[in-house]
This record gives sequence, C-alpha cells and structure tokens, in this order.
Amino acid sequence: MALSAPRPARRDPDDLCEVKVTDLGRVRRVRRLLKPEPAVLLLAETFRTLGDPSRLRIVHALALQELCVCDIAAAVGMSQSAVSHSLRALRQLRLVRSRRDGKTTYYRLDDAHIGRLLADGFEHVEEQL
Amino acid sequence: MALSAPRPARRDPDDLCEVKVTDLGRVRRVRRLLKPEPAVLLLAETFRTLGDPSRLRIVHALALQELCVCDIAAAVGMSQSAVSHSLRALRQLRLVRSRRDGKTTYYRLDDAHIGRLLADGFEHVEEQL
DNA sequence: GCATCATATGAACACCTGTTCATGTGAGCC
DNA sequence: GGCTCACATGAACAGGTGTTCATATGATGC
Repeated sequence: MALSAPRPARRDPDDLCEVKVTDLGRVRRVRRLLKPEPAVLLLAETFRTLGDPSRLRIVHALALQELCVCDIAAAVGMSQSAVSHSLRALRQLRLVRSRRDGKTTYYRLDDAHIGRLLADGFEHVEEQL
Repeated sequence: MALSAPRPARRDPDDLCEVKVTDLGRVRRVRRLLKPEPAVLLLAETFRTLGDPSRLRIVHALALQELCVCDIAAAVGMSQSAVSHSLRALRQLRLVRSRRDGKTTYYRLDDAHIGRLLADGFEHVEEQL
C-alpha cells in the first residue's frame, strides 16, 4: 500500500486526450484549479482506507474512545489479527496514532480532522437512510 | 435430556468474539454509541467510492465547476467510457447528480456535504505533504 | 425514415484487497 | 533464564475492482 508509487504515471498536463471538448474555457479553468497529484493520490488512499467497513468501524470506535487493540477487537467484533493489520494501514496514513503503556498499546485518532471527516460523512449518509 | 445442563448462557450481547477484554466498561460504552450498521456500511461504501483516484478527480473537478461528461474526461484525463462508468457509481451513492440539456448531460455535486468532505480531506492530507 | 452526436452499458481481463492461519517480537513477571 | 501476555507480521487464498473494447441507447437534425 505504498502511496508513493506513481502507478499510472502518465497524464501530461496539456494533453486533453482525444476526447471532444464542449467548453474549452471551463476545462482549462478546472484543470488550473485542480489540486496537485500528490494531494489527490494521498486523499484517495485515505478515503479508500476509510472505505473498508472494518477499518471504518475501528476509526469510528476510536473517535468515541481511546482503546487498546484487544478492546477494539471486542468493540467491533473482529479477530485480533485482523484488527492489527487494519491498524497498521490506518497508522501509515496518519489516521490513528498509538501510545504504549506497559504491555498494551492504546490507539486514538491522530487529529481532529479525522473526527470531522467522520461526522460530515455520517451526516451525509444519514440523510438517505 | 431433561433440564439442568449447567452451561452459562452463550452469546451474551457483550461477549462478541472470544477476545480477552481489558476494560469491559469502555467496550460496552463504545458499542452502545456506535452508529447502526446500515449507516456504517453506507458510509464505508461512500468513502470507498471516493477512494479511487479517478473518481476522486471527477468529484474534485465537479466541486469546482458543473461539467458535461466529455469535459470531465478532458479535465481529468480519462476516456469517456471510464468517466461514464465512474459517474454511475457516484450517482448511485448520491455523490453527484445529473441534468440534461439537449444531447449533453451536465453533472455537479449532489449537495454541500460532499464539498465539505473534500475540503476537510484535502486539509488533512496537505498537512503531511 | 436515416445519420450523427453524447452518453450509457456489458463483458472480460489483469490487478488489487482483506481475511485467516501460523508464527514472530518484545515487554513484564516469576 | 523461562514463561506468558499483548500485539505485529508474512504468506496465501477467495473475492472484489477499474479499465478497455465493443456495442447500445436516446436525443437532435436532416
């Protein structure tokens, strides 16, 4: 899950590809305002990581309460191994951070943005349920 | 079999999976506060849908400007077919909505939450670049 | 009617993902 | 030391995913 792997590496900024364009002015303006690729790729990976129900439950639980690994497993109903694998992915994207206390490791959200992201997201989906 | 099989009742609502729990009080509280499954699943699918770089670029472009399909393709550098497939996924999750004008179909974000979600997300990732 | 344009969709393929199982690691305690 | 606990990690498999190619749809204009 290396985010620094520029896999589809092409996309020349001035090559509009061979598609017929309806409003070239709009297209040019949008292309000028788009965030740079690294930000887009990192955000996509962040969303994709939150896009797994198990990892989302973990993040959601940690938004409510700092927890150790085995308590996360109990709270969301997963095996310890699966939780640990998920936590690594979340850590690598700086969505959660860990703190050691003796033998046990406690996890919590990395910063306040994550909580807001979750809140916005739930607000959105709860309108269509 | 008559009556008294002295077995503790299995499937206590607080006993999910056989993991050893460190702080049962915390676990119980978190489980009580977790959003219901349908909301979690729908939000996960929403995040997953935004978690593809191509779809994220499309949503990002539409956050800047209403666009028709071919202009989206030109703006983000994808084929018309790929854009159309992506738009269907985005439509089904109510992330974008369409409007017809003659032969062309214009797309824009479905509501303001999506824009906020994007803004929060970019704010988060731009701190670690 | 027919041709064309803008978009949508189906099938198929290579690629990626999350879980389980087994095992490794490293701290605390006797 | 040796043991256990809490967690991390590697391998491997089933299932899912996004793209391309070819084709379909539906609206416009002749």
